Amino acid sequence: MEKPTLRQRTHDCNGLREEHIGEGALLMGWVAGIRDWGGALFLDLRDRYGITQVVFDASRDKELLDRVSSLRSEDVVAVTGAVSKRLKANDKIDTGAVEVLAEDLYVFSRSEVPPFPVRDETNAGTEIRLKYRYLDLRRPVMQRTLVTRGKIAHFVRNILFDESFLEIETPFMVKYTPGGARNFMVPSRLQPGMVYALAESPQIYKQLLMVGGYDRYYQLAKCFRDEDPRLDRQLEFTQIDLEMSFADDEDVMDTVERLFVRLWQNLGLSFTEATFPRLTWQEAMDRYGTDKPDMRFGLPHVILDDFARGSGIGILEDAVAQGRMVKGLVVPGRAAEFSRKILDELTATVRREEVGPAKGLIWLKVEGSGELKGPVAKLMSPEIQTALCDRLGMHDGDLLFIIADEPKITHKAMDFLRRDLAARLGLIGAGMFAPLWVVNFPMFERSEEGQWVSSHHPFTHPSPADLPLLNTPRQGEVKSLAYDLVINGNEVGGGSVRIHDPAIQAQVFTALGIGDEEAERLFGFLLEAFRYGVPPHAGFAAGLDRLVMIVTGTDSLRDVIAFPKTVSGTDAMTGAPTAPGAPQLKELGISLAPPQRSV
RNA sequence: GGGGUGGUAGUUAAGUCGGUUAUAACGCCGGCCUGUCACGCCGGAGGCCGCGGGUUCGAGUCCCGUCCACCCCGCCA
Repeated sequence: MEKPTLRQRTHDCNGLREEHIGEGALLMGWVAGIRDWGGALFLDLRDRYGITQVVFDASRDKELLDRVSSLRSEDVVAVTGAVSKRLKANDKIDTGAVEVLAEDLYVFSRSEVPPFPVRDETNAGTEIRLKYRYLDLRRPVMQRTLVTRGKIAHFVRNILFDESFLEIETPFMVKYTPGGARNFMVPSRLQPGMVYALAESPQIYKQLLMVGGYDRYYQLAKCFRDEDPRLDRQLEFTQIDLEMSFADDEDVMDTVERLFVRLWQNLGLSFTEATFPRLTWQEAMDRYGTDKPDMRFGLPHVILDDFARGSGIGILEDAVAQGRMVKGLVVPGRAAEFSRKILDELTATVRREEVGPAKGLIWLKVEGSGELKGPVAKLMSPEIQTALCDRLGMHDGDLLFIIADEPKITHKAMDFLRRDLAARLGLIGAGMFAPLWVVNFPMFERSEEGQWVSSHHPFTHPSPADLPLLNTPRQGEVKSLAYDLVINGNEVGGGSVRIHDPAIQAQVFTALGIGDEEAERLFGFLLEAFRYGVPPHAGFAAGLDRLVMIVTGTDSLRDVIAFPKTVSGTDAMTGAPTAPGAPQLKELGISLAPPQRSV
């Protein structure tokens, strides 16, 4: 047959159904598999839409059967034939009721033997998958993920367009500013010895767009941060970035909430709550030990400092006396499922470096009406035992865990314990999406050197009620008009009201130890812009990659990005980064340290 | 920057106390087979055991170094 083109293709590989029986079809795709029976041969033809079975029959065309028997996996072919009802349907594929009785075949290209099978069930390691990424991307599960990613991007654009947002691109190559994430640098040829930074976010540009009068801006913005990659972090990632003028925190949260509810609807999903619940940062820390709690299950923490004080348990009384924090967590009704072995395992877990490390884990089982069992129970009088049960509303069969440690460690270890227990007890239902706004974040935190630094960024508006505390000894108590959106324990995005009053901005810079001169040098252009009529504004940015992870239930960020980098920042397929040659360096006016590895 | 796990056939893994020809599954190649769909059956090929050094009569195995991948802490969203 002559080389066919797309115009002649009648269906994709998921297009044929019983209604097409008797019609002719011309399909194109990859050979996903061949089952050769000698007298007959079954060929699975695959494209990104699905799989269709093509049958070659010796009794119909022996010459064609001979030709097709030379085909191998991943060859690219076109096939013509008659759509026919299968003798026995295959309900695993959408086209399983029909097959194509082949009449002719055209081979577009041949494939070498692939290094791993192009199937969902591959157990190929990360390295080989990234090296042959184009084959990995051909796997249906990867294609489904990227299709979902494409849909999300499309829906977000549609929804924001409907809400009068305008998509505007901002530069990748920007002015280098210290602080926050480490920047990638791009040497300038035209300005020898000078560098651009790759934008870690469009933050300043989107605020300048507000000054420019574009009162509702958004962008699916690529961001670059030179920090160590993780399972859920890459050097390059994409943000759904937006900013609104004349808007306060409630306006932004309303808008973002509508965006997410509509996005979920478009994806055929739904949230556990019609309106997104809110917690203050302090409530989140007290009840869950983290600023991004997973709300798909309960098991809240209870602060037990007051109980610890008179508990009769020496280690708890000492802990409180030394300013440590005592937290409890009740597992209702399922104490019997926790053997001594499991409890010992949990104790070992909270002692691990990356979990706490907590000094220990106290557990108490409730038996009967208010009687406690456990290693420290005998230290508590019956009255205190009953009081504790009453206080926590515990009954027969409940299990209580207690950790007493430095506040930071108590929070961290109890957060881990809560999530571990939820998984252990099977409390997390499939297909659940539990949203949460966390609000009222601290404005500042202490750096390692003891300096005050912004929790969010220096343009975040302090809570108006806390303004008098700026540049006072109580500065650490200042909260900000910042908000984070959390879904299933993942920080999906965050934003804040921005400062548009130069006087407040000056106070915040002072609070951060940034002098007038330094502020002028770093952000002078922004401060100048604000002198020409700046609307009050506020915004939000969501991590698109993480959003796709949550929606598709993927556990690695690499699996929602077409061409991700390895954990050491290399591209396994292209070999980037590479060492430049001397002529390139000379042109750029820079010199480099010798590479630490061969390239 | 720190800690951990791993690297053996194309892929995924096993390999005991240091000992003869390094094993399996899938894939690949050849043969048989007309209703399979992870087809089946028979046969076969395929190895710098990551790399470099060391210990030893002898190293996939023990030691040192190094590179790569992955996971975690720091950092960061």
